Amino acid sequence: MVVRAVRGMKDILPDEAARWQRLEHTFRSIVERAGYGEVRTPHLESTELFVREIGADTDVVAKEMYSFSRHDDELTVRPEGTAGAARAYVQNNLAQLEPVTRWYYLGPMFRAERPAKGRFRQFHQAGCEIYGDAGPACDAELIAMCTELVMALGVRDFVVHVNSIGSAGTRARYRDALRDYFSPLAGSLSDDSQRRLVTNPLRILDSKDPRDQEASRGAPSVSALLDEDDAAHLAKLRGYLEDLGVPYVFDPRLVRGLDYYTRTLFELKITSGELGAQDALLGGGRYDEMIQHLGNKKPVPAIGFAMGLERILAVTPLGAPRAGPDCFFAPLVESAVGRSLVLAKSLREHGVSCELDGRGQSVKAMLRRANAMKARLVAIVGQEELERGEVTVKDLDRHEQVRVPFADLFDAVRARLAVPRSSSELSRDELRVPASVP
RNA sequence: GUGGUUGUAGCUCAGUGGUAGAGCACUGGAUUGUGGCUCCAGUGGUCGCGGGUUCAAUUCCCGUCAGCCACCCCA
Repeated sequence: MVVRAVRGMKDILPDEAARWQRLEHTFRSIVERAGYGEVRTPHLESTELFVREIGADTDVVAKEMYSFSRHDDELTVRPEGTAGAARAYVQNNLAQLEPVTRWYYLGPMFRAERPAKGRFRQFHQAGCEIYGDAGPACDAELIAMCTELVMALGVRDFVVHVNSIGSAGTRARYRDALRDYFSPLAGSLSDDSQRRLVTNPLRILDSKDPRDQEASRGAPSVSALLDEDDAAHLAKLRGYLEDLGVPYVFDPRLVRGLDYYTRTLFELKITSGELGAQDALLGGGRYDEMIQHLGNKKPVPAIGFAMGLERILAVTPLGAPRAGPDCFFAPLVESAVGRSLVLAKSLREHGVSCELDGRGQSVKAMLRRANAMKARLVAIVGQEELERGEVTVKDLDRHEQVRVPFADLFDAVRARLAVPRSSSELSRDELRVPASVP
């Protein structure tokens, strides 16, 4: 093997792609039902977009972006979806067209991190954004929809963490407060956190190092520093979540790695341990200042989330390998191949999925293959059938076969397909898919 | 980026300083045109790659690449 896929990126073969399709279909149907329309933005953006909106000091921008120069352009393959969608919102003047915009997106993202369990260099996110509604009702609605999504995908062991980080002013005050609190304790912090004390003291709260956790015990809570409006927003959000019956924990230590967040932050974490250290299935928050920061004439509040599809697929029972064809054509002699091609084409035009093996194998080999690919029926055309203008239709589930004239093939196939498979033929995976999955 | 760990058949893995094996999968046969079970046989490997030690390296040593895991951070 001379050329391999690059590190941290992988091929998704058809059986696995079938699981992706089900996941994507479930996601689309749930978010479209809630009023979101799909937006497709370029995978390549100006490097400046991410540097300005995500923040030059964040890990994502400082060390994880795939960036390059092309002539006079500085370009970056998108590491996340929110910045590009917001850029598209501003560039296309959406604020002038409608008061509230609900978008969703789905696709690959790229970060040059060291791969680990649940972490890849090309990974996929599906996310939603709401522009133009500053109220806590849409925060609650969005969070509720996130739980609905993962429930529909069969995930049960999760907990929703919610926090508020306040507006930009609050965050600055909180940062100072944390510096004041941790500075005298600096000697007992981990090396990483001593560095964080300078760069981003909020992150110390989130550290897994026991020394940092011990030191964080008495740290000031952001709640005390929230201004009146921030606090009211949070209180209303919590009230709505209770009205909706969405279980969540208020987690004042929840911090997210992107600079653009304001007020509401949330994260949905898996609790089963299946994802190792990468327990965040989905994360999001409000970013009320980004749209104006991008140059929009007027400020537009916004909120959104992104879900990691690889991580969902790692914990969802969504099994369902690719279905086999309705009818497998087995021409037994070369002179029957042409006729089989014509019959198969005709069945397909009537909506019957067909596969044809023209390699000239033995009947046994063809039946074995039809069985292995879980075909329901086999249409056999051998010398005898050809001479009489007939085709043998064998039902692999019921061990029965009939011989019919060419012209009657569709009726015979339709009649057979109308009879359900015997229940023992249903795969366990299909039975495990939750009822809410389409 | 740091640390740990593993690379032998398509997959899961044995194994030995004297150039390799099992199970599953695949192909064929037992059944002159009938699958799933069973039995038999066969195809398939530069033992990740490069260098070193040695009469001889898949085995020992070094490097490198890749996978996995943890840290940092995140989906």
